[in-house]
Amino acid sequence: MSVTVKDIAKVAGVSITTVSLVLSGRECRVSMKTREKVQKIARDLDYQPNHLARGLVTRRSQTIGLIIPDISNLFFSELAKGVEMEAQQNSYNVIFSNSNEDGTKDLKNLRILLNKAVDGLIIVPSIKEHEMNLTAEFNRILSSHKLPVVIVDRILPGIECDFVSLDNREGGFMATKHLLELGHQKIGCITGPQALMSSGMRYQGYCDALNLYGLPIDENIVFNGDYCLHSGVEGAEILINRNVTAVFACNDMMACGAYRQACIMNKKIGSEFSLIGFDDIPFAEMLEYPLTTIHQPVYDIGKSSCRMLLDKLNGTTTDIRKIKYSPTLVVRATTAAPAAKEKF
Amino acid sequence: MSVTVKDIAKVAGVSITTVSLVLSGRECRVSMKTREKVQKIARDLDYQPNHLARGLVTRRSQTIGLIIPDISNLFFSELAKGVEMEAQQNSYNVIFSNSNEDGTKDLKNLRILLNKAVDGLIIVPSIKEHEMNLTAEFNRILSSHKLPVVIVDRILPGIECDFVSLDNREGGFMATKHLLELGHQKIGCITGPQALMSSGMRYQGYCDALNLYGLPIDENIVFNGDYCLHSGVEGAEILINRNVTAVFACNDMMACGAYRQACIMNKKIGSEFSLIGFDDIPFAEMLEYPLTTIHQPVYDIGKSSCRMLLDKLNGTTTDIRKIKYSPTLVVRATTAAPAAKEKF
DNA sequence: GTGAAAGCGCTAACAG
DNA sequence: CTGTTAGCGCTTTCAC
Repeated sequence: MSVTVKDIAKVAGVSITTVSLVLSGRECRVSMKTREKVQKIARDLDYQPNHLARGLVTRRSQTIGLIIPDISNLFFSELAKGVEMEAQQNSYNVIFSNSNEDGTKDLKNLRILLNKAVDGLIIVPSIKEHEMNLTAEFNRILSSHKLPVVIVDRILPGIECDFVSLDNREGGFMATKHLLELGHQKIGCITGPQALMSSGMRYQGYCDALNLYGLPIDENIVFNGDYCLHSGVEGAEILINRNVTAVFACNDMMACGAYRQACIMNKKIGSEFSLIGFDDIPFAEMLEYPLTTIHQPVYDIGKSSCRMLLDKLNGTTTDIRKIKYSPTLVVRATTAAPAAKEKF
Repeated sequence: MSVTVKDIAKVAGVSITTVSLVLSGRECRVSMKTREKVQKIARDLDYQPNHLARGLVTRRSQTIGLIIPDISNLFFSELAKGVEMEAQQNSYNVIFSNSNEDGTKDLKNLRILLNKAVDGLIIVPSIKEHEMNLTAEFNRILSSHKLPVVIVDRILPGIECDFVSLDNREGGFMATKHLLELGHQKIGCITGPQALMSSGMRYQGYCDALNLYGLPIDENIVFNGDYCLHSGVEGAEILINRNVTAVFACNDMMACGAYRQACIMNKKIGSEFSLIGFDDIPFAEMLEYPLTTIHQPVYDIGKSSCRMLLDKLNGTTTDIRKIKYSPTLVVRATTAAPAAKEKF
C-alpha cells in the first residue's frame, strides 16, 4: 500500500489538513517552515497523491476523453497525438475510445467516459447526419452533464459547443487555383463520395476557383470517385481520354491511382499531365515524382482542440468558438505548366 | 448532480447496500423482487455509477494504461487499436501516453498512470537498452506496485513480466526462403540500422535461410541501410550492379526505394528483379506492382497484449508468459522466378 | 497558522 | 434476504 496524506501528517506531526494544503500547492496559510517540512517528508516517502480520491471530492479527474472513429486511421492518430501532447503538457491524461464509425458506440463511449468523470471531451462523431435519434440522445446526455466538449472535423447538428475543422472548400480552391496559375485550362476533378461533407466541400472549392478564372464547370471532366485507389485509376483513364491537362483528385489515395493510370497511358507526370491530391499522406512523398498536394495541419488541429478544451476547464473563456483551419499547398513534382498546345 | 445509490435506495425504500449489491451485478443474496424493483428505478432515474468512488474502495479503476513511443506511427496506432478494442469488449478503458522515444518520459508517464490507479499497464518502452539507470528506476517503480504489466515489441532488460513481440528472425527467414524457393541464388539484403534489435533479427533470418540452402553469406551483396527510403535507393543501385536477381529489404520503406531504383535502372520488377519487403505498410499495395512483403499481425499483437493483461487482472493466470508472433508472407507482384541465365 | 470533522459515492464486512 | 457501519484518500468548511 502506498503512502497517504495521513502517513505524512503522522510523521510530520501536523494535521492532515495542513499536509493537504501544502501538497495541493495552494499558496496561502501554512508557514514556510511547516510547508518545507511537509514537502521534504513527502519527497522522502515518495508520496504520490491518489487521483481517484482527489477526483471524488474535487470532481476533477485531470482526464479528458477522446472519442474517435478509428485510431489506426492516420488522420485520427495524428489528431490524437496532438491532443495528447497538449494534454500532457498541462498535466492532463487522455482516455481514448474507438467507435468504429458506429454511431451507437459513440453513445456508449460517451456514457462510460462521463461515468469515469472525465473533465471534458473531444469528439470526432461517428454518428451520421441522418441518424436523428442518435444525435438527439447524444445531445441530451451532453447537455445534462454541463462538461465542456469540443467537436472536431465532423458536424453534429444541433449541438452548441466548440468546433474545430479544416476548411476543405478553401483546400479545393487552393488546389485548383494552383493548377490554373500554372496555365491549365482543362482541369479534371475526381471527387470523393457524394455523401461526405469534406468531399463536397473540396469539390465546391474546385468550382470556386474555376469561376474565379471565368471558366465553366464541365461535368464531362468531373468524375465521381469514392476516395479509394481504384476510382483514381478509373477517373484518370476517362479524364485523360477527354484531354484534360491536369487533374485535381480529392484525396491522395485517388491521386495515387490517377498517377498510376497516367503512367500506364504513357503520360509524363508533370510535364504532360499535372496532378494534385489532398491530405498529404506520408506516401505522397514517396512516389517517384513526389505528389503535389494539399496538406492538412492535423496535429495542430488536435493540439488546438485540446487547447480550447483546457481553456474552458481553466475558466479562461466560456465563449463557444468555431475554428476553421486552412490547409496549405505543398508543391512537389506532379504539377507543372502544361505543354504548349501548338507543339502538336 | 447525478443520481447516486443513495437516491435509489430512498426511492426504492431499501438500504444502500441492497442497491449496491444489485447494481454491481453480484448474483447472490437479495430477492428477485427487490432486485427488479431496484433495477427498474435505476433505469428510470438513469443511474450511472461513479467509477471514481467505486475505484476508491475496490482499488480497481477498470482502466489500463498504454505507454507508447508515438501514436502517430502506424505500427503503434494499429497496436493501440487492438489494445483498445479488446479492452472495450471487456469494459475497460485505456489511457494512453506518448513518450516520444524519450526514456525519461516513460518514467514520468509511468508514475502518473500509477497515480491514476490504472489496473494494469501495456508498455512499448522508449528507454534504450544502454540507459541503465532509467531501466533500473523503471524496474523499481514497477515492482513497488505489484500491478500487472505487459511489455510489447521492445526488450527492457531485467524486467520480469509478460512480453509480446514479433518473430523478426522468422520473418527474415520467410522472406529469404520465398526468394530461394522461386529459384533465386544471388539474393541481396538491405538491412535496417545496426543498433535496432528488430533489424538485426531480420538479417539473421536472411542468413538462416541462405544457410539452410547451403549458400554462403556474401557481404558484398549485403547493404547496411537505415530503414529510410533513400537507403533503399542506394542499396538497390549497388546490389543490382553486383548482379543480384532478388533483394530482401528489411522494411517496406526501403523496399519502395529499391523499387524505384530498379525502375530507373530499367529492370522489370518481378520478372527481371524480385523484391520483397517487411512490415506490409498500406502503401505496399498501392504500387503499380504491389509489393510482396512480410506482414506483421500488429492488431493481433495489440489485442493479445491486452488479453494477457486482462487474464492477469481476472486472476485467470499468474504465469509470466512470453509470446512471439509469427509474421506471414504476403505474395504480391514484385517476386517471381528469375529469368533463366542461359537466356544471355 | 493550524486542526477537527464532515463527506465525495461507493463497497464490504458484519450483524440481524 | 436485508440493513448498519465503517471506511477508501482526499479536500474543504468552520472553528480555534
